[in-house]
Amino acid sequence: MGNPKVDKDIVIDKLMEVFRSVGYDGASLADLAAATGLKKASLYHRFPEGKEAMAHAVLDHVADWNEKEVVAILMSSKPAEKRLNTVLDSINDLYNGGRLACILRALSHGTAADLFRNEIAAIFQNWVVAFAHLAADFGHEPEMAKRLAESTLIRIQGSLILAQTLQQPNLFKNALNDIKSDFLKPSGNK
Amino acid sequence: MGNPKVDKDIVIDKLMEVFRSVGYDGASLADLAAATGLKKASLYHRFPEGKEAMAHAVLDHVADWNEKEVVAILMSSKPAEKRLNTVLDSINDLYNGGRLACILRALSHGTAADLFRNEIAAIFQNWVVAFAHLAADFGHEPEMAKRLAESTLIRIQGSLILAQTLQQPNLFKNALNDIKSDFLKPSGNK
DNA sequence: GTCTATAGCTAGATAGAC
DNA sequence: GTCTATCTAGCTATAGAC
Repeated sequence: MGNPKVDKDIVIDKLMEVFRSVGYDGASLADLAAATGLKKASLYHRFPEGKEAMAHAVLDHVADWNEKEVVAILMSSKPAEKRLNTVLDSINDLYNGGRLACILRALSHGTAADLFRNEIAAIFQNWVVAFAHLAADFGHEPEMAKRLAESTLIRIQGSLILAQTLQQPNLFKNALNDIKSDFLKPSGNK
Repeated sequence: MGNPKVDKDIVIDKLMEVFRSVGYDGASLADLAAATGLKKASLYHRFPEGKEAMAHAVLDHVADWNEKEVVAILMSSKPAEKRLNTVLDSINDLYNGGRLACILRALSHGTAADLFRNEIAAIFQNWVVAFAHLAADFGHEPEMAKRLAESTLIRIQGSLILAQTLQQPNLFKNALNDIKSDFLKPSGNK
């Protein structure tokens, strides 16, 4: 296939940056071209289906990251507490300590909502399954483990919104700590 | 001022519907005109500053609703538990049991992020103050009361995202229940 | 595979009749 | 205060040279 991956990952990374900061509808082809350093026509050469395909490529990349950095770790055989800490650290890095928006949320609105809902839902569901698995290893009952996993995603998404709107990144850090203590707690409440 | 409020509230309500379902960047003047039943030129007659002014009007309306239905109730002298239940019911209605997106979040992204951040942040902060007041009345220490109030907003925002993406409104209902038990709990954890 | 140039359209916003 | 008609700028997308 010639030399197909020269800087493909960099391009996807730059596309992601734009989508995540201004959303799908807010991202113009001119923005995307400027961010990648490519001209519009070159972007269309790589993504013949246009902007929609660019967002799909970004989501595929996110799904891969998710499998490697979250699901695989949470499902591994290391000690439960170590798994939790490793993943929460990754998540903290991913969002730069609460300063960066979530790409999944950015692609959940406006025109994008209908286009990408299924892909995004699949990623969320993988997180829930993986975190529920971890919660079970911490000794939580199945039903409670699932609630705890859902609550984890809820806290991450909600705290990112507040952290960015109020420009208080600590709200995100606090949420990560709350998540940790929820998992460590003996069970019986959420 | 003649007859200035013929259907002004209805217009604002329709504008809000559009912004909340497709976001600020996703909402075209054509969409807004169609939803209100007015032509574009008529919208500009009412909002000479254009789309931005329409969103500001919507936010003002939201701020008013917030003062009446949330802040005033939470600050009243009724029993704490009754105040909590009343407000959570209002919030549940507002979002139609988790089926509707939050207008504040819809206006927090893309181009809109910079335009409306201060107004939205002010509304969030009012919620935090009011819920912290309630938490104090439930016997929580000041520091914990504030954390609990922040956690309340986080749970609402986060659960709305998940509820809509996964199309499971129950995730929102569960979050409201979790909020309730957090307030009722003796304190010591969040 | 990248570029310049441009087509075709829709966006936000106005002019001016009624 | 509402309308039809229209302007200009920006949008997504394509053609075709290199």
